[in-house]
This record gives sequence, structure tokens and C-alpha cells, in this order.
Amino acid sequence: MGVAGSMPSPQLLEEYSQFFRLLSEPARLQLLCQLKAGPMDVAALIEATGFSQSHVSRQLGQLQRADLVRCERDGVRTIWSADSELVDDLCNLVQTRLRQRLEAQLQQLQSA
Amino acid sequence: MGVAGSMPSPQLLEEYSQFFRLLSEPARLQLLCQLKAGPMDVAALIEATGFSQSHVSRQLGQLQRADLVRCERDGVRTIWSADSELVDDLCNLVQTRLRQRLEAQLQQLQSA
DNA sequence: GACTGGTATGACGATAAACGCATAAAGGGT
DNA sequence: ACCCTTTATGCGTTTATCGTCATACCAGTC
Repeated sequence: MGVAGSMPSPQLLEEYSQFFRLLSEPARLQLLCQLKAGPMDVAALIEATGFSQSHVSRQLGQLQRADLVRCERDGVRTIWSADSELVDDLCNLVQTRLRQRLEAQLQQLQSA
Repeated sequence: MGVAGSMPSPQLLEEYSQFFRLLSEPARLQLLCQLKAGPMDVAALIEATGFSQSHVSRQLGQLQRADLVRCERDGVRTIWSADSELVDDLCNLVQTRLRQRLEAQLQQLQSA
């Protein structure tokens, strides 16, 4: 299953890439990480990130369309949350890779 | 470790996003999947994907800078390969998520 | 119902990335 | 030495995305 063995269909490749594109923006990753600490409203996210209100709202909208965040209204405020483990898992895999690369470069320098 | 628990540094978020950006293009994903089947030269990749020669060469260059592909010269040809399990693992995680989403949507339709 | 505070969205300029064309570089064969 | 093949790269055009300003929207308050 997955990518191994046979070539994924163009449609699937397109969906993969669209998903990864969501994570290709530091702002969205930062919002996801903030929400990982617990549900917050937009004002708190603005405070935490320093982004403009419209920017925060837009990025949340994009993440919502992929079900990476949810929202519920509390009166006039909108409380956003992100409970999926997926982004954590993906980032951990990438982090392991980044560390391996640096270690390899380090060894290459030491052996030279 | 990873993203869980504490907020990653801006630098780390930047590196994560740069990595995911590499996977955010169907063309690059397709090249990676092709190379998963085994080493190939550029001409074979052009044949397999239908992309232009310069396009293939450029995308391979980007993937190489992240060590997602390697190359060795065989005379005038350049043989590219990609042996990392990372992209497979990432895609499998995303695929699982996409399937869960569709199943949830399906159930919502059935219960309506 | 007008007003206020909080959030989403249309319009738009700036910036970045894709993609192709033409060309250069690099390595054989005659 | 010349030419041919294969791949890499400078350049220009097009397209897409970001980020902001202004404005519309929505829910509660007086």
C-alpha cells in the first residue's frame, strides 16, 4: 500500500502534494503548533504569532479545509483547535532525517 | 522531542516547511516515485513523466540538495536514484489520513 | 434597531515558484 | 580536432501564493 511498489495515480499525487503544500508555510506550521497546546481564539493566535488578523484567519481557513483544524463558535469568538497527531508524526520523521543529515556532514568533516 | 510539548524554534519551523515544500509539487513527487522503482537516467525520467528535459533536471537538483536523491555519472549519462524510506513513510501517513477523511464523509452521508 | 467587538472575505500589490526556450558544459566516438 | 549526445543552467514569461487594506459579516449589548 501507499507509494511503495507501484506508481500512485496522478490524482493521488496531486492530493499528496496539496497536503504537503499546507505544511510548506512556516506560518501555518506555527499556527498548528500553537493550537497543539490547546484550543485558542483568533485573538490569542494573533497575540502569540504576531501575524495580522486577516492572515491568521486565512491560514486557519486553509487548514480547516484539510480538517487539520476545527472551530466552534463561543458567542462572538471562534475557538480553534487541532488534535490530530498527524502533523506531529510528519514533523518527527522529517526531524529525524534532518538530524541524520547533519550527523553525516559532521562525520565527513571529521574524517577530512 | 519533535513538535509535541513545546513550540519549535522559528529556524526549525523554517526547515520543516522548506522540506515539505519539496513534496508540495506533483512533479517532484512523481520523480521520487519513479526513482523508487530503481535508478534511472534523465532520459528515462523524461520518457516516464513527459516533462521537459530542463524541468526534470531542475527538480532533480532541488531534491538532491535535500539528499532525497543521489546521482552518479555513467559516461555521458547521469544515473539518479532515491533509496530513502522517508517519502514513502510520509505519503503513507498522509494517505491514511485522506482515507479516514473520506470514510468520515461517507458515514455522514449514510447517517443523513 | 443602532452600536460595538470579533472574525471572515473580496480586492490588490508584491514576491516567489514553475516551466519552457535557448545555450553552455561535459563526456564519448570517428 | 570536430561533432554528437546527454545533462545542467541563465533568462524570460506566466502563474500562483502570500500578506495587507478595506470592508462585509455575525453575535451580543444597550
